[in-house]
Amino acid sequence: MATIRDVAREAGVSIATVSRVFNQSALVSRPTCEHVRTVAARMDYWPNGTARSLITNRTHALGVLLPDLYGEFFSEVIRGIDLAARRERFQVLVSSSHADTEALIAAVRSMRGRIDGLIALVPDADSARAVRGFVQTFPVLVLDPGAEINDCSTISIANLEGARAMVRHLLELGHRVIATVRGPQGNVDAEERLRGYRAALRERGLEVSADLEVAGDFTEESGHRAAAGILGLRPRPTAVFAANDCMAIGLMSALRDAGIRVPEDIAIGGFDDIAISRYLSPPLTTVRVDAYDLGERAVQQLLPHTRTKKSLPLQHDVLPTTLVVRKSCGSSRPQAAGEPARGRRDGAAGPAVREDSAAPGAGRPRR
Amino acid sequence: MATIRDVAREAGVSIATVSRVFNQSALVSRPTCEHVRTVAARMDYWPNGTARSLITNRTHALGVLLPDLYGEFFSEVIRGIDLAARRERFQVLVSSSHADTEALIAAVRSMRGRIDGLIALVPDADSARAVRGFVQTFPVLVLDPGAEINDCSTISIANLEGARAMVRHLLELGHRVIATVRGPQGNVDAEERLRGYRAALRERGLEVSADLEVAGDFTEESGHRAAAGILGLRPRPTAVFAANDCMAIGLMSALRDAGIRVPEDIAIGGFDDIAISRYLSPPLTTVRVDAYDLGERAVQQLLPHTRTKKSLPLQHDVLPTTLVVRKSCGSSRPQAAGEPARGRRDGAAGPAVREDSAAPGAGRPRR
DNA sequence: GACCTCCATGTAATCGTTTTCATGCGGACG
DNA sequence: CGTCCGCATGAAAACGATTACATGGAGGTC
Repeated sequence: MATIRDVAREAGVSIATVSRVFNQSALVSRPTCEHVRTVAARMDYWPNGTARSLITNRTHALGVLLPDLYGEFFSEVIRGIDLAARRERFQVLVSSSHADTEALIAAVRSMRGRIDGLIALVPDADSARAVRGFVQTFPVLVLDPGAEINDCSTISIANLEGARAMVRHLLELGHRVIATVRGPQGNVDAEERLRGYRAALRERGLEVSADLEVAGDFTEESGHRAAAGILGLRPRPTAVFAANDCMAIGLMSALRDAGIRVPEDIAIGGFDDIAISRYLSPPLTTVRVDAYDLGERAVQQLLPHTRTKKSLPLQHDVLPTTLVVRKSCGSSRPQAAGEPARGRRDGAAGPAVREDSAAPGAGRPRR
Repeated sequence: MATIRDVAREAGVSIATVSRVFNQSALVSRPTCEHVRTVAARMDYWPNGTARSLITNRTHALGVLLPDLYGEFFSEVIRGIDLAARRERFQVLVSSSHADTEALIAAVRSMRGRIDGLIALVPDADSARAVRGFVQTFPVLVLDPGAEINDCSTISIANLEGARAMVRHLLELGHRVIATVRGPQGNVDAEERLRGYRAALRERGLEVSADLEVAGDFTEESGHRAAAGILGLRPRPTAVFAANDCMAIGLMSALRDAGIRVPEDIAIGGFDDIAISRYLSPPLTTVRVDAYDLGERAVQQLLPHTRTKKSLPLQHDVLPTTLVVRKSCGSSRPQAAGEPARGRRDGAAGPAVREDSAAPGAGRPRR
């Protein structure tokens, strides 16, 4: 592996000159520049990134902390991050699946000195607290923090608003016994969605009952398992809000096996709007979360501050969610004129989107 | 940010001693060791990874090159890589979505000096050739190479064998007009699967016809679009082999809209066995590719050679694929006694798995 | 008591860059 | 012709660690 010294010797110049050539410095004459470039190319030389970072104190890399890489949501977030980072010539160091807070801290610590900034997606409060310990070290951006975080910038997801919009939609369709399949205990998305579910019931004067809140853990399998519990309830729910699409899929599969029709016998709503939701039978009514956008935004917000290595100016953004009406909740009357206003009242949940076909071209944008 | 020098001064020892403490050297006395550790902890000191790599010439990082992060397949591969790497305390530098070979080379080049080895998933032959230029720089492992590659180690996917097994299955069910939805042009998985499709037809003496090979690009949307073309064929196919599950999903959705029943009117087979395939209606008969395993194996094979920075001993492995029979191709007679032997004749495609329910617990293992 | 050994620790070279400051040279200007 | 300026280049000091080698003191052996 050729070093800068080898190139300098071979080209008959000093290492400073070679360095300048590779750093687009204006202070090197045309002929010298070209000569050095030729020699470097011949020797297959490229500046060593490690040495470069050591002296410049900039790594041109971003750390990304994820709870897991499983499922479409995280995979889309990281795709958004990767593409946005590449656009700015930044590299991405990922680290996922930390068994506990201890492991998570170890992961961040080992990134120290190798990254200029950190994007952390930490779906439980303990981990969020742990990550904040690094705000002095480099800029940190926390995505989807559960609790209020005041000492670093965040981008949250409008989970509560989205869930509330979904349940309001079910209420409008006339449902009065609405169950939910919960996400994992301690997961902040799951808890916010549950709160949204309850809020929608309460504002209609309906009672919130623990019986109607069936356990789940965001996997298809847990959705499948939840079916039995739901079918055993008396009175039997006429609608179910699954806290994510995967569980809705598992649930629908189990209901089909039990001979129960969706939406005729029971309405199903999901959350996330993963790519295949529109292609299910029936196409799933769900709440769209633009995971790609979340990742992209995170990079755009973090990157400008990586030069300074200071923490970001405090800023708390919210990623809106959108109700996407397809067929799994049955047909509703066409939207009344007054409804867009109600949609706006949802705040960050944004207006509802009505999608009646899975026609090509009508899909989620794929970037 | 405290450096080794700060700690040394504060603890009243030399930097060498501090270094030794953090490198588990046996050559430091118990009291000194503990004292240094205490001081370091108080100052929140941790060795700078960059400086460390520079002198040791080891980065403890693995590069991963992906065509894209879109979809479940890649996301599972990288999950396998990430977990296996973390187990060995390695970090993972990802880089995906390179517009062209030029961009890909730039990406690898910028990784040079920051990684101890590279795992490349390059689904077209040009890129594969480009990556091989780096074999002298660090160990390289190419996953799923299209063409024969002789100058670096590879792990291929038994695409051809899997596709052949699927089409053989359809033939055994009595189908004689079998269409396929192809993957993207130039994609090596797509091409191998097409070859497998053709091979199965030919070995039964059936003619291969371009009309039966409908265009697609691995997205749900293209599967949806393909429906029109397939329904227009005369004689109309009684079975379709979609080159991946996403397209099978789009296709099934379009067929349902057209009032065509699966599998009664038309049988559908997929490829990949993504998580939701078992929960579709009907559950999708497909070919399982264990993407997680692919990533894990890659790390296990590459890691032992990262110390030397030499290229790996040449080795060409094959990741087997498995036919998973569910319901989308209709019921077949129970497997005859002789069939396992036939299954074995498939070589790397492995034996068929019959799955009749989407019962919880019967799922793909989630690790 | 002299000598050797061994162990804990320190000194200093090194990794491959960037960057500050110094240098030398040619031309413009007075 | 002397002075000064500006520009291309070089020398050398960082950056923060690891590690080969030097050192010095304690303890054992003859």
